[in-house]
This record gives sequence, C-alpha cells and structure tokens, in this order.
Amino acid sequence: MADKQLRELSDEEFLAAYDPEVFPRPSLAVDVVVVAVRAGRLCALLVRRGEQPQRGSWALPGGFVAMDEGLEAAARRVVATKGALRDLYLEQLYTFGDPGRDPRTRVVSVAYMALTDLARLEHAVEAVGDDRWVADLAVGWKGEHGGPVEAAGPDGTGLRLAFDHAQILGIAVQRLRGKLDYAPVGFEFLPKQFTLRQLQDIHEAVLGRPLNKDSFRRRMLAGGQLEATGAREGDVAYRPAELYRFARQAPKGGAIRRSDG
Amino acid sequence: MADKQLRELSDEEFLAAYDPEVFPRPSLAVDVVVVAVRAGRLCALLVRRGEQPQRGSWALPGGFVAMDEGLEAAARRVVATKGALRDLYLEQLYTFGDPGRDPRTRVVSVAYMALTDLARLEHAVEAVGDDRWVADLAVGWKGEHGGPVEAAGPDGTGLRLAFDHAQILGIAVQRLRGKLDYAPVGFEFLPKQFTLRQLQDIHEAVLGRPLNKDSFRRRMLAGGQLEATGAREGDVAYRPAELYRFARQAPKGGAIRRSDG
DNA sequence: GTAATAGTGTCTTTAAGACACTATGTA
DNA sequence: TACATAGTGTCTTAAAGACACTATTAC
Repeated sequence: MADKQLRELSDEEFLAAYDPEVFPRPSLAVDVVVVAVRAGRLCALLVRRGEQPQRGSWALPGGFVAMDEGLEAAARRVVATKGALRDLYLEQLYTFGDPGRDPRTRVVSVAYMALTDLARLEHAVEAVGDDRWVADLAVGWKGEHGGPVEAAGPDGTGLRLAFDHAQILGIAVQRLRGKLDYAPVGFEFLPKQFTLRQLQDIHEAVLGRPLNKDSFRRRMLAGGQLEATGAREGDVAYRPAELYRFARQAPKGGAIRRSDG
Repeated sequence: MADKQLRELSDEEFLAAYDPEVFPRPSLAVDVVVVAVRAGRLCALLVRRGEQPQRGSWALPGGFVAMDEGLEAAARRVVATKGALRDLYLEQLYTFGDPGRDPRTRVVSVAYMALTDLARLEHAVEAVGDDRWVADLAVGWKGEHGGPVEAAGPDGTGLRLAFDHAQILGIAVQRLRGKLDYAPVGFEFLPKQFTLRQLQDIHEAVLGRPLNKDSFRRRMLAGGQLEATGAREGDVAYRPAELYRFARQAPKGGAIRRSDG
C-alpha cells in the first residue's frame, strides 16, 4: 500500500481507493453441531457427503459464508437448508483454521452449536431425506478435556467423520457440559412443558453421570427459572408429575453464582 | 460445479481439478486482547492506528492471517510483532464477522486473549514505542453480560476504540471471569513466584469484587496446584509471606468440580 | 517494644447428598 | 387393593464466610 499517500486521505477517500484484493484470503465456512438428547445419550445431526472430497463420510451440516452474510445468519441458513430446522438456540463454539484441515484449499470454519428437542430433530430429518442421520455420540475422554468424539450410526458402529468434525463434536460436548449448570440450556432440549424428571434426564445425559434427585429438584426450583403450569403429564401408568415451563425471567441475584472466595 | 462429473473422480483427481476461486471470500484477521492486572484493575494493550481507516483511534493489536498460517500462529505473530511479547498464555475467544464491522471490506476477525504479568507487558511496550498504550479497562456492565468495555488512557479519560474492539474487550473480560475459578489462569498474571496475597489481588481485580481471605487461601492450597518454595518475599516492612509457584500438575480428582446434583 | 501483615483454629452458615417417609395417579 | 413414581422433611456432610487469635518481620 502507498502508505504516505494514504495518510493524507480522509476515511471516505481512503475507502473509495481501497483494493480488497491485496491480501489473499482463506475460504470461510460455518459448520453447525445440532445437538439433541435421545434415550439418555447425546446425539447430533450428520449429513452424508455426496460430493468430493471425502465423499461418503459423514459431516456436520455446513456451508460457505456469503460475502454479505453474518456468521450466525450463515449458520441459521445452513440448519434451515440442510436440516429443515428454524428458530433454534444457536451459539458460536470455536473457529477451526489449521492449514490443511480441508484438502481442497485453506478453509477456516466457524463452528456453531444448535440445541433442539429430539422430536423436532427427528421430524425434520425424516422430512429432508435419508442422507441425514442423527448419530449417537460416544463421549468418553480422559479428564474432560474435550478431545475428538466418535459418532455411532444406525447399527451402533462408528461413522467415518469428515475433516476435523470429530474434534468439533468434542468441543461442542465440552462447551455444553460446562454451560449446563450456570446457564439455562437444558430447557432447549425439551418441549415447552416438561417434568422435573425429564429435565434431570437431560442433565444426566449431557453430563454423562447420574445426579441426585433431591438436590437437583431443590436447585432447579430455587433457581427461579421454572414456572409450574398446574397441568400434569398424561399417558403414564403411575402418579403423573407436574409440568413446568421455563420462565425466561432474569435470575434473581445471580445465575452466575460460582462464588470465588 | 459439474456435479455429475465430479462424482466419478477420486479425491486426488478432484483436488487436482478444484478451483478455490469459485466462492468470493471475506478477509480473515486476528485481533489479540493482551491482558494484565495493574493497580488492582484489568488493563489491556492497545495500539494507536497510524493508517486509515479510523486513523488515530486505538485498536487491539491485530493483523491479517497468511494463507499458510494457523490462526493461533497468526495471533502469536501479532503479539510478537506489535507487542514484542512471546510465549504468552493464549486462548481463542470468539470470532467477529458482522458484515460492516470493518468499513474497508468484509473482514472476519478471530479474537484471541493473551495473559501476561504487568512487568513483562510494560517492559515490552516501552521497548516498542509510544503509539502503544496499556489502557485501564472500565468494566461495569449490568448483570455480567459482557457488553462493550471502555478503555481509559493516561489521563484517565476514555480512549476512542476502533471498529468493534470495545465489544471484543467485553467478551475477553467475561471469559476471563468465568474461567478464573475453575482453570489455572490467575497465575498467568504473576511472575513465577508469588505470594497468596498477590494471587488474591489478581482474582479480585479480575472479578471486580473483594474475596474472603481465609476461604481463598484454603481453596488455593486445597486445589493442589500451588507449591511452596520455602523462600519468602523481600522488601516489605512487615512479616514477609511465603512464596509459592504454580505446579502444573494435573488436578487430583477434579479441577472441573462444578457439582450438579 | 509497636506496626503491619502472614497464617491458624474454630464457629456459623449454606447447599449438596442421603434416605425415610408420604402422596397420588393407574391397573 | 398393589404398584410405581412424584414429592416432602430432616439428618449428615462439605465447603464458604466470619472472626478471633497467634506468628514473624521491620522499625
């Protein structure tokens, strides 16, 4: 750039003269981990790659970011297009940019995590086609450090995952676990009304360990984010539990409680 | 892409024919928040912009990512080049990609956070030049939600921050606070040996609130990450405290403790 | 000795875990 | 009625907060 000359220009003049082609640029993509809980385990939406490279292996739904499109907007477009899902809870996870992570060219991918309840996810997958699969996640790292995660197909065997998507799944599970007990994310896996037992099942699935019933109930009710509906669950062969809904009110005095001192 | 034809190719043949210029691509940059603690407050390194656009305003040290350069490598290059700092603790923060966040062209920036002790930071800034400033951060959001953060210059008045860098600072402080009490990051702000009081001062500065001395001491010593050196601090007009060092051993039985149930 | 902070012992308080018990629906 | 799970009351346990007290160094 002609530095000395530019120093004399106003912002407007500078911008009119600016040539965006000066720097070579990596491709920019988004990949979305759409997570749900099924049968007490975490699962995620995968798409079978129908094109090169790594055709036939399973990938997270993803796509390139358009020039005038925001990152989150791109992620929402991707889940709407490839997953037929809208209005999900969506959160940016991490950006993967190792040279060589994609064999085509330098592709930097901003990974997002989306949460949904199982019914919506399975219904959407059914509508979209059979090159989609909701894969169970085999989460068993040493020491909670979020290494790569395996995904199991319909017959329970591992699926071949494309690119570095096993690692992205690992980061997603790690983030989810870390966030579960100080942010209202468990609700995202459930329909609008749910019982405390269902919520506990979600938490146990995400954390991968059993929780104390009494303590869980106390903590949830004390948190002030649950609202009893007065209604009760149906279709059960025992005493039906109260249905609650998530009250999106601000937590009174601290959802971020983590005392330090 | 000629889809039907590509389906017949092997990965190798496909890649040989792949044209990376098919999709237009945003520019990719990294910005680094270099954080330290000074006089009981958080502070960060800022660089005065000497070029358009927004010449004269203060920005985080940043730069474009080279085509064959990893993201973290780019961040390390930036702090080495613009801040004369090496071997810092570095962590990816968040990726900012709103169209229009940079008036030149679409620039997506991967933000990193680096932690260092004040002595290193101030020494490095002194060596590099006077268009660098270690600015105090005015952190006072409502409800810990990590909104934009103001930076104060030498005379205590606010600095004009470039682009969306006030927001990046906000995310950095939020992340740091959240991480402080379950990850060993407080040590990064201190020299190799330090007293428990110094460590507590760091925690209080990061969290922005006073901590209980007894509890803090108990918790730190119980954590198993501190190692007494046997040496004591000097140059104090009172009983000198024991010096500790950070023992990078794996936490025994759970640094990630956050019980949930 | 005094001043000032480091470091210890112990009581109180809070929240989780454990567990016995009661309540309420279906069959 | 039996059965299964929902929901409550209370004791125990672990850790934070509070605070009094002792220890050690400079002056």
